[in-house]
Amino acid sequence: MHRYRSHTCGALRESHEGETVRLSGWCHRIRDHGGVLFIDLRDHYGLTQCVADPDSPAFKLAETARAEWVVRIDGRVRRRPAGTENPDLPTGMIEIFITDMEVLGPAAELPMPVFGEQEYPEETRLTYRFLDLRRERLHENIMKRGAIIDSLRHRMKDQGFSEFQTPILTASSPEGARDFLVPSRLHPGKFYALPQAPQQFKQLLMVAGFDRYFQVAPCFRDEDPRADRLPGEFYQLDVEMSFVTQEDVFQAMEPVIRGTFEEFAEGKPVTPVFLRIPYAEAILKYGSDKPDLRNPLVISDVSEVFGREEVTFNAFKSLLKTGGAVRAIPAPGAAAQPRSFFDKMNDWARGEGAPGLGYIVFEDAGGQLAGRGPIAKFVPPEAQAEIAKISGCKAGDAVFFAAGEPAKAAALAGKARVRIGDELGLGDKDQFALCWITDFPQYEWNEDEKKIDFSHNPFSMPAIEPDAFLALNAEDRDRILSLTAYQYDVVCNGFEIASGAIRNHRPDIMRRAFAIAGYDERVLEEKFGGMYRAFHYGAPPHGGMAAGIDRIVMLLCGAINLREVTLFPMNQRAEDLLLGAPSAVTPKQLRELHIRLNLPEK
RNA sequence: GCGGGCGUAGCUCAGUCGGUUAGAGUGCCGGCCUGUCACGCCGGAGGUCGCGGGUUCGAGCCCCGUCGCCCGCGCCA
Repeated sequence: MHRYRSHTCGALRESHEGETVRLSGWCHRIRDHGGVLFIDLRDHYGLTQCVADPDSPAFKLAETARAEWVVRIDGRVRRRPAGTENPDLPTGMIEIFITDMEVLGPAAELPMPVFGEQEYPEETRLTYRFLDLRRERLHENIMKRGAIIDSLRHRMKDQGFSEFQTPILTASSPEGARDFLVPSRLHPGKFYALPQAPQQFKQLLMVAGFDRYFQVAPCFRDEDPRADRLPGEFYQLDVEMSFVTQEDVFQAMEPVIRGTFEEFAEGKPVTPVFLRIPYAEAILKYGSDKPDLRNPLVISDVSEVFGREEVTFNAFKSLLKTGGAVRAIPAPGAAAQPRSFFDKMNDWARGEGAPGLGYIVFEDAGGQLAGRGPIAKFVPPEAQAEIAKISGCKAGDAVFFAAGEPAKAAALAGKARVRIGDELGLGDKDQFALCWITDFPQYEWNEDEKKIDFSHNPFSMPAIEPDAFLALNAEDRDRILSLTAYQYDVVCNGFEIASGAIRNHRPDIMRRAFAIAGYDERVLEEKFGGMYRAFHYGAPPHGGMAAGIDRIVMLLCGAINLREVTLFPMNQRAEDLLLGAPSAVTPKQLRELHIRLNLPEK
């Protein structure tokens, strides 16, 4: 007999009846009936009911067992008495009659029980993460996470991708998020940085003549967290390929992502062919570059109608004169909603910083549409009909208006779209609605500094003929700001789950691209010298993307928080409450690094 | 850095208009219980109402400050 176990706690069935077995595990739940004692013994694999009564030599000891003690139990497998089987358990037809028991690891009183589904404070859960992780839900999520990563790896390898390992100690990069810094002992005053992503390495791999790279890569960013953004570190499925167009990347990655979702969706529908939505269209129709396509509502632009002479709603008219826009969000069937519904929407919009949220309710008046509501009287019937047509409304529907400077109107309309969809219960939430967002702008106007900035990755290839791009000057501002890049995202249910680009591999275009954003070649050489140099010695056209593994797992686990799918997450202040990071270090450690602390005054 | 919500027993929470000794469930401890699987029944212990100050005859409750947690904004090429 093995020292600890002959079977796991999920293994035994009726076919084992009569066998003498040894199990080890945690006392999940103990039910003491005086003359008969039940211990549900739990391990990674399952749960087995163990029984003792006064006939058992281990009865006295078994009575002292408490929740979460780790024990070894010897006993006989026997069929449960008729009527006491538990069909909810895979082992529910049998039980172990305890003949011997050994306490391997007693447990103190628990700060949080493992049993049950009760909510516990984040702080307690993180401090006692090892207990939290014993709980069924979290245990399942973590195992599912591993299975999803396995699946992603297999799918990538099946397509001829190879996994590479890139450095964790690297150079600080000037653009993007704040780096985590690691002081160099050998080079006093200098620092390594943890990679925000293996971006430059994977591009260098392509220049180095490898192809079809992927990596399940840890990424580090010293930025404040959100519920969908872990503090400090997270994982990406990082991908890069040579001699590819944007279409090739889509063809390679869409099956990987779709296949993985289908495999783990537990029957929920997954978009069969990802919709491809240009960025500008996404902003117009959904008010967001990460639209939740489970919501069927589509925003439309009705600026033209409100600009007409016979339409006299002056609040919108004056906005339009200063370059504003009016966006319409349909609310199907909302005519049946009470007045309070519309008031509530209006209050909500005020909370969002908007002056309000105008609306028109469409009713049927003898075959004609008749609008009612506070602003309907400023909009003549023909204009109302036009708005209904543009926004896809019919009698019984309502339409809300978000007005303002175009970006703000779009953002407000986008939030209203989500809110109306939720309030009216539109769309099937039990699905995974995936799409590509394409044609992101290459540049954007920085109003604070009155200059042109890169909109995304400065290494993305602008979607324009190289010669035409090289001919651009800073004076061609409108032209430059309307340029798109071969830059794309994958979005699922309103979450950005991947982002990528065809890279700019030509030094001449790179120089021009940086020049437009106000950086001369020196900056390029100082900040991205390694890669810039590499591109002078035969760089293949290449592109790729990176998918947020944590977010994908979160979606597939139905979790609303990344901490539900991460083994040892840090709290909102980027502290590891279990191991105590970050921590002070010894004076000796600091001396070796030639670092003296200069702490803020309290 | 800013804004919002929360903070009462180990845990989840209730606590009325500011009024007597701050409650329930669960967990814990003890007793009873031979078929439970959220076992049941009886009893018990357990409280700096986050902390500090203020108003009041009287504060868990009102006011000010502060700390902590969560959510959001800024930030995240």
